[in-house]
Amino acid sequence: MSWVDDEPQTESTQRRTTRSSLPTYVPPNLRNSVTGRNVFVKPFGFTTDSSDRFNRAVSSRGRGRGRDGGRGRGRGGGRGRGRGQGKFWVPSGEANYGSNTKENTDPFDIVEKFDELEVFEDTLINFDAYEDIPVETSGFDIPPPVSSFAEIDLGKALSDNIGRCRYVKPTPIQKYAIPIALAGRDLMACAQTGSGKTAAFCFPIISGILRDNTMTPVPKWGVKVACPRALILSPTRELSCQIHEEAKKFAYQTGVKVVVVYGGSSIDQQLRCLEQGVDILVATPGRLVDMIERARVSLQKVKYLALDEADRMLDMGFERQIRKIVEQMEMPPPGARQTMLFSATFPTDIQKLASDFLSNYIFLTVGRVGSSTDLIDQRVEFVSDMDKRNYLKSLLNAQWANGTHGKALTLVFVETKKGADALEQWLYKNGFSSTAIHGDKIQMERERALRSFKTGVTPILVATDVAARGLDIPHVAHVINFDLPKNIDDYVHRIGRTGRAGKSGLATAFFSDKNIPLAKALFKLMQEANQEVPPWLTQFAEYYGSDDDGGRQGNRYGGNKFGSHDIRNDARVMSGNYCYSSQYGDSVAPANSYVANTYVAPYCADYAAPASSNFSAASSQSYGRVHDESDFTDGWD
DNA sequence: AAAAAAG
Repeated sequence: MSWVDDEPQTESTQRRTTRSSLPTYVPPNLRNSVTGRNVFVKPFGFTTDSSDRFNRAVSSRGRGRGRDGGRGRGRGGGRGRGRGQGKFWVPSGEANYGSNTKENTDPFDIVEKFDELEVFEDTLINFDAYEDIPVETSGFDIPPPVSSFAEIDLGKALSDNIGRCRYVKPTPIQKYAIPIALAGRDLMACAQTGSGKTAAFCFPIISGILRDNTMTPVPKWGVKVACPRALILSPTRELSCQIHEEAKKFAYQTGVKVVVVYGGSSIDQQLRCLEQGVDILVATPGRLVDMIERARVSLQKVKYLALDEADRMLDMGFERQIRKIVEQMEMPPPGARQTMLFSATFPTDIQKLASDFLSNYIFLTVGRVGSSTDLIDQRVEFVSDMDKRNYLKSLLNAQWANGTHGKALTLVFVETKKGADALEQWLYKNGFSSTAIHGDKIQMERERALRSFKTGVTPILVATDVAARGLDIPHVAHVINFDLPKNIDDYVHRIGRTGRAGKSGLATAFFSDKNIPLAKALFKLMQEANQEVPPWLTQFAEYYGSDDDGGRQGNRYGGNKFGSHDIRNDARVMSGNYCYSSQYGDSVAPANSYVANTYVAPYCADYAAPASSNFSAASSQSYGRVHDESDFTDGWD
């Protein structure tokens, strides 16, 4: 039974069956306007009528007209502007900030556009999979968690959207992070991907912007500098796009404008989007710096800063860029802004760097149970580099023979961009329908590869680490680490591409002699996850493993039931009365908080047997309900 | 030594 079946009959569930009650999408140029058939545009720049934005959805529902009525009658108002950024319709410039009196006389056009949006159809999370997860917080005056969205005053507009997304109750990270963020506190949050992180920082940001009585800064003719009130940074273009899509759903009909900018695609188009006004800017670092240096974006109005995949953002290659943005470009200092860092892993050295950006922050870590790791069956095989291709071939053939090739997607990680291309070619020659994604491809190719993988056109995707983090691709049944990463954190992120949203997944690693430095960390991780560890790996771990370095550079190992722990607790530099730690217990955390999901897995011979249960059946251990496959699509982390 | 992110 699908969990939707016993979902309480809320307004949102009824809406699914009663099409006519679908709310109407109001494009930005019509927001804050009176509802109904005779839609008119209020002049931009007015500052009245903003006090109740927080508690009133900008609604124009109730027309109850058929959805097809407007076909073929579009005014062409969009004229393709801004379309490259996604499905959302971006209005033409003159309607937006021209004479301010222009009427949109054809609301049907809007209905038509709404059809294209499918805004709320694809945001589903298995909330029951997130029960009973151990959570740890530390810091001063920690706001208590909530157990339902109803307890939090997010405002009507946002609450409506939460309902539309069919978010029945908050995930653990949301239960804790949202009250903390609403209290205006800085936050360092550690949670697995797929646990609702995006919503956890988007809700407070949107709510905060709505509470702020001042209207969105008005774009005027000739004024080309955008002043977002919130900035969300992420390490890859695709991830930024995903956060953007997600944030738009939450900001729907609130009047809060979300814009994304990233490299590899037309900067002019993105600048035009910014000219329409922006409250929340989602960005990758490079393009953002570019725009700031061109004086098209200013960070001086930023009140909220969120870093997704924060550990990557503060990693070697990124740190300088991030520091530049956060410390040298008009950004209000810590304390004057609210800073939220999110990641699945938070190594010690990264926490030290991050504390520069934070002010009296609260550390929050959510255990791995129920998030995803316990749903992933991890296997590791010793394969020499020479044999990897043939090994992969037989693996894929076994999968094929097992009849699991249908919707089941296989994600193959390799070390290098060249390696990705080479392996894709080889797979193609061997009759496998595959595609590749890496940073040397042009953006269009990257997006096309991702799309053709997502849709199952090419059910095998060969990827570099560009696809390792944050990307939520539904139906990834198997992650193969053709080349293992150097760092165990990267391994955690990579296998997190499967086993998402309450489904089980399979992760196979090809371990060669080059990976011996990773042996100990991998061993520990698999042991914690109650995975079957092959004897040879145990041996490697014993003979070659050093004590402090668990495959992480420096002192990065936070090996407990949580992804990491607050370094302030072991720093001992805090004054005596500074009591950080406090444990919450919805449930008692078991000594080993991974749930067993183990198969003895000598390769191929019995490959098909466990695979059948892995590829199609969802593990229901420790969870109440299990989703239908169709229940899940693109939710973001 | 590699990947990502600016062009």
